[in-house]
Amino acid sequence: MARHSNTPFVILGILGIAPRPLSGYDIKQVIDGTISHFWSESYGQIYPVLKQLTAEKKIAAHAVSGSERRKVVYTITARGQKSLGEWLEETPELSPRRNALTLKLFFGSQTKVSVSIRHLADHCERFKAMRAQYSAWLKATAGENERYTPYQRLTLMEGGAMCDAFVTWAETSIQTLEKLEKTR
Amino acid sequence: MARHSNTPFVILGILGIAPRPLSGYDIKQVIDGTISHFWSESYGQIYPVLKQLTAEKKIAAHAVSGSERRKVVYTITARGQKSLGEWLEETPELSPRRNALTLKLFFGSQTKVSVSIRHLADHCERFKAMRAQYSAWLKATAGENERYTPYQRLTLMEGGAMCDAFVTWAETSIQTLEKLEKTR
DNA sequence: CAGCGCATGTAAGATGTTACATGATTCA
DNA sequence: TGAATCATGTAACATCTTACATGCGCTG
Repeated sequence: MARHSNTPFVILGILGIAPRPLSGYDIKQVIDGTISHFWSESYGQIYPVLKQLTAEKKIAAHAVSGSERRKVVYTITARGQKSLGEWLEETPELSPRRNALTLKLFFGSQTKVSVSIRHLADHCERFKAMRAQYSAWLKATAGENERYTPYQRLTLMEGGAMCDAFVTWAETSIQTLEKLEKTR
Repeated sequence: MARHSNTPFVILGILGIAPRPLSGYDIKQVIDGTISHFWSESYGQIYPVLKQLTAEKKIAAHAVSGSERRKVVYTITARGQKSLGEWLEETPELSPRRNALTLKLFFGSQTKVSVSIRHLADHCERFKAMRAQYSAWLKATAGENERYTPYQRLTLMEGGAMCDAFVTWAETSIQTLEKLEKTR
């Protein structure tokens, strides 16, 4: 949980834009529902980090009282906003790519051509489905500038653009490999 | 080092296409020089896995004798080729995207617009440089079908296509944010 | 009353990087 | 002879996922 982990800042960022205090469970829901296309966190990360951020006074815990189930919700503090602001200013690292499809494709000469074609076609279908999802999200959030900031829409566009580029490349690659298969 | 790690197969794959036996050091060189754009491994991974693969008889160790420094080189065995073949046939997983730039951009409403623009411009430059590198590699490997398989060239094209798409998206996004900045 | 969603949490293990230790050889 | 490169390895640490344990409240 040292210098490198982005988990604390994901939590601070989500609490910063949330219209109401959120529980650990809520935060996980937001991550899975809204930013899952470029980020993920598990409960095994979230709950310990919530405790840590509370100890650092970057978030404040509020026990939900009344007849409800045991539940704690969190809000971001001024100190937390400062910490988040500093992190946002730091130049983000180039995300290391570790791509299982590309890896297998690279070693394609050591298996049948049809295997590589199958992997490409399979990934292609999945990226087309993802593309459709991005388009649907973009359509759904159009004009709703209060709930969805322009920044959030930019990340959706990035996802869409990457899907498109991948699909184009994959389809071309399949054709290249089909020609290769015939010349054998 | 269980079911999920791809490290053993990276090593098997590299030994499978290498024209000569390779040492752990050599393997690291190949990874850093040839597949670093979509995969990385550290010595802390490589040396233990080499021992493990030797124990499983998927690779064979050969002590380099003579007046040379202490050095062991490895070759892939029939068992190793079988293992690699099985892995290559398995459908690769969709690589999880964990993108620090997109993450910061998503929270852009919590900092100055200029900060997001700076991050985008910075990344844009880096991707342009990477694009130039891919183009140079593609030019250098053109026609050399013996040393560079068509598969290896496809992975370079993927890298180039992704860079292009990123740069296009980033430049558009910068313009969007500059307009946003003016209307404030 | 069964099952699902809400809610919190931990332990174990997988995976990986970084830093360090060690020493040979090569070349300027 | 000093620096760079070749070469092997490990210990410590950081990060993250998975599986499990627990239990409430609502709904069919």
